[in-house]
Amino acid sequence: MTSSNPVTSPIDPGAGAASERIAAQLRTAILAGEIAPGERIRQEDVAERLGTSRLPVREALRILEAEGLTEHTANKGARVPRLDAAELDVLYRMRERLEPLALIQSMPHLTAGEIRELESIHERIAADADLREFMVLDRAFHLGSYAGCASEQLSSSVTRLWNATQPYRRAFMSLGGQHRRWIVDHEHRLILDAIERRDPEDAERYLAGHIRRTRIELAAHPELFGATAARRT
Amino acid sequence: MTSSNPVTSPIDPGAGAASERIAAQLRTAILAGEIAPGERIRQEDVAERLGTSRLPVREALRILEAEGLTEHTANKGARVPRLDAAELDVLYRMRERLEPLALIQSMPHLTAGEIRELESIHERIAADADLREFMVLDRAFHLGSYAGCASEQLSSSVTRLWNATQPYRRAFMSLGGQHRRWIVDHEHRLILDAIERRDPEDAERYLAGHIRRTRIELAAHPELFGATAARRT
DNA sequence: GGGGTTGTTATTGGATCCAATCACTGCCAG
DNA sequence: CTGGCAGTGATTGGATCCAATAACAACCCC
Repeated sequence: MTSSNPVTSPIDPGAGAASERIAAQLRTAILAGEIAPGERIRQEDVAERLGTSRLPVREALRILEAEGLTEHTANKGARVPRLDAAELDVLYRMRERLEPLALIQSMPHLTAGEIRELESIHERIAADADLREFMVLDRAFHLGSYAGCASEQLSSSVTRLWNATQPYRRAFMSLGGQHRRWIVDHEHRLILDAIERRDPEDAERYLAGHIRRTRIELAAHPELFGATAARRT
Repeated sequence: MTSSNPVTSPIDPGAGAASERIAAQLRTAILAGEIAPGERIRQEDVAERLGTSRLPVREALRILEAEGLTEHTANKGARVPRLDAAELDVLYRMRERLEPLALIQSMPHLTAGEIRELESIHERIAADADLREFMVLDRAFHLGSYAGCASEQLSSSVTRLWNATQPYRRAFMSLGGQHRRWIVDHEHRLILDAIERRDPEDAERYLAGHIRRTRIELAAHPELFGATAARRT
C-alpha cells in the first residue's frame, strides 16, 4: 500500500503511469530470466510485491502480452509462454526475413553517433565474458542497429520477436564455451563493417546469415526444450 | 446493465469472457470501417452502448492494441491509428516478407477440404461486386490460405498486418473500377493453382508479387492519406 | 476399492467510487 | 489584437468490494 504516497516513494522511479512501471518491472524480470517459460504469474503476488492494487497489474500483463512476453487465457491467468522446437524455428525464420528489412530501413538514417555507439557495444561484447551482460549487449547491438527505422510497426514487431525468443537464446548461449561467442563476435563485426560502409546489400546478407546460422544450430539442440523450465503443464 | 444476466441475454453470443466479446465487437466495427483512422474511442461511450462497465472496455482496448487495431497513449485514450504513406509502405514490405513464409509453412498441412473452401471463396469474389463483401472475402482467402500454419506467433503477426492496413486497402479498392478487381482475381487464381499443385516456390513467388504490386500501386496514390478520415489530429 | 460427484477454496473478472491528469474556454495584461 | 494564465469540465487511471469460474479434495455410491 501507499504506492501513491509521495513521501514513501520520493524517488519515483519510472515516473510515468503506474501500469507501465509495473509492465517495465515485469519485462525486466522476464527478459533477465527470473521468470522461466511456463511459469505462472499470479496477479495478487505481483500487486503485493510492488505495493499496488491488482488492477494495474492486469493492465500491465495485457501490455506484456502485446509484446509477446506473456500469454493470457480466460479465467486461468497469465504465464510466460513456453515454446516448442517447431515454434522457435518459425520465430527465427520470421527474424530472418523481418530484421534485414528493419536494417535496410534503418541504415540510411543512422547517425554517426549511433554507429559509434554500436561500435562501443561491439567492443564491450568482446571484452566482457559474463552471460547476463552478453544478453543485454547482444540485444542492444541488434536493436540499436534498427534505431533509424522510422516505422513503429516494424520496430515493435522485431522487438516482439526478440522478446519471445530471449529465454531460448539465453539457454543456447549458456551451452557452449567461448567458441560460440567468437563466432557471434565475428558475424557482428561483418554486419557493423557493412553498416559503416553504408552497404545495405552486404548488411542484409550478413545479418540474414547470422540469424540463419543460429536457427540451424538451435535445431541441433533439442535438449533446450523442457530443460529450460519444467514447472508443470 | 444486466449484461451478466443470463435471462436478458439467453443467446449469449460469443459465449466467452465479456472483455473479449467487447473486443470482438469493436474489432468488427473497425475492420468494417465504421470507425475511421484517427478517430478517438472513448471508454464510456463503448461501455454505455454495450451495457457494461468501463473496465472490460479498457481491457478490450488493450487486446485490440495488441492486434494493431488501436493505439493507446497515457491519459489520452485510444484511437484507431492513422498511417502515413511511409508507414503503409513499410507495412506492405513486411507483408511481402512474412506472408510468403506463412504460406510455405501452411501449404503442407492444408487439407483438401480447406483448399476447396479457398476455391469457393475465390469464386464468390469473382461473382460478387459489393466492396464490403469483397473486403471480407479477400481477407478470408489470404488468411485462409495460412490456416495450416501451426505457429501462433506467425499467424498473429500476419493478422496484425492485415488489421493495420485494412482501412487503406479498402480506400484503395474503392478507387478504381472493375479493372483493379480483375487483376486481383487473376493473381489469386495463380496463387490458388500453385497451392493445388502443392508448389511452394510458385506460391511464394505469386504471393510476393501480388503484395508487391499492390504496394507499388498504393505509392502512386498519395491522396489516400488524409482523405480516408479527417477528424482532427 | 474405484469412479463419479459435490463442496470448498483459491484466483480471476467486473462494477462502482474516488483521484489525477489533460484539454479547453474565458479572462486579463501587454 | 495577441499571447499567456488560471479555472473548469471532461476523461482516463487506480483502489476497493463483490461475483463468477476453475482447480482441488474429500466424500459417497456402486
